Amino acid sequence: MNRRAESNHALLWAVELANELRLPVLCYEAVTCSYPYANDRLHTFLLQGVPETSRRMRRLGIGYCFYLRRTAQDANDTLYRLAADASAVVTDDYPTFVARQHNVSAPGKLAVPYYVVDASCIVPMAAHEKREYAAYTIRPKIHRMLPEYLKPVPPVEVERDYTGQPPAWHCEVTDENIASLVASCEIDHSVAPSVSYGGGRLMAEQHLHQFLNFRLARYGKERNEPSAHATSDLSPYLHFGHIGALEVALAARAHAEAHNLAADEFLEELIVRRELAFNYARHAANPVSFDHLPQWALDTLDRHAKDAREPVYTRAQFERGETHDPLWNAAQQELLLRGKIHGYYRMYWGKKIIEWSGTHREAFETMVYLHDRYALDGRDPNTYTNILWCFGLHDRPWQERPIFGMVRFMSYDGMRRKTNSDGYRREIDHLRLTGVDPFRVQ
DNA sequence: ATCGGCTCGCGCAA
DNA sequence: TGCGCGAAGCCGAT
Repeated sequence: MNRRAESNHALLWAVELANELRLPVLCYEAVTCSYPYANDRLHTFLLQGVPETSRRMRRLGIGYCFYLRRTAQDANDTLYRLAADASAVVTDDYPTFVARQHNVSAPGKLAVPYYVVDASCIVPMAAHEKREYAAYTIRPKIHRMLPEYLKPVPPVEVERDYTGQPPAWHCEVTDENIASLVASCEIDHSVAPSVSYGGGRLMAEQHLHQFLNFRLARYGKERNEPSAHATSDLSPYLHFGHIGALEVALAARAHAEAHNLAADEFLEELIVRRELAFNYARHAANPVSFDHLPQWALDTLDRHAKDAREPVYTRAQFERGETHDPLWNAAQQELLLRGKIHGYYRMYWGKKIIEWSGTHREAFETMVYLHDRYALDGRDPNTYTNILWCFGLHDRPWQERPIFGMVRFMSYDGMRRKTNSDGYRREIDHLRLTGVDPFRVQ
């Protein structure tokens, strides 16, 4: 999941192990056509990261090979074939989606040790023994441990360069052949690449620089205002591991100190709330379920299970953005076109799906489906936690009302009052009509 | 524009 | 055992 040569604890650990064993390191990356909702958008973003990762790994003396599994019939044993010639396999620990299952099933198929390293979090997931109840319970623990962990990852130094030839199945990905490689895969070609976000390390670094120089100072006050473009837009890059939370946190802190401004609100979201999400996913037997909602939320939702809903929309109506609410439709269009909804509007988006679905569980399924399929920042611990927050996870009870019970409600009037919703609608309409995002970072 | 009430449960101080 | 307070709420009073 952490697909980068920089600031990567898993890579550092692999190199240290290899140096101890007096062996070279080979970086292996792959994508199949069989993960859920495999489509042009997700494939393109992932493949756009490959050329730069490959260059930077090779520059470090680390071998690099990439396997593109185009059909379900192609061989699916490249990892095991590589491992047959290796002394150990090192990967990263990740608590959701395919990686979570793979890290359970892979070790049993290997004759060599299989190590998982926490390369996603700043304070390692393992530092928290139990599932935390809310942000306020994990916050003091994280702040207590931060001085120990908020430090740059030492540069990796391999003692033996990898000199072998890439395997016959290695796929050389270039900026020029990505479109044709994606077209050659047996995947869903109906979900087009994002109009706003290109994948890869260079794009991730561009977004970080844009954020530090033009947005961070406004983040505290304007992060909930989509037309202000005051957020980092880094979530797709963090999800695909093209950039790491640790290096982003260090860069934000350094920039804030150098320019005498506060990065507190940004660091709160990047560290405390993100790591609360990883803590939830790690300790949940099934993170994509209601199983771990707080009891007060389960009880209150249960008491309101049979409340009348009006209107009720089908999954297809939600998917096409065909509700009566122009703000909700705009948020859905942002998901369809950009592959990411502005953070504040995503909460509203989720709350309204609850309000306009036949049952709470159906609402949950719809939200998970739409994010798994369309969101570049989907399938991430953050995504599932954000969806479940709409049902009360990590939140507190509020005044009881229909359908939601004591789960927090969000209103159309509130969004109108608190944000420039007309500006947001205009921006998304422009995106839909022209297919061009004027805010795209080049 | 700002404030308290709504409501529950966790962590911490006593 | 009591108290403060919480991931982005709403509503009504001032």
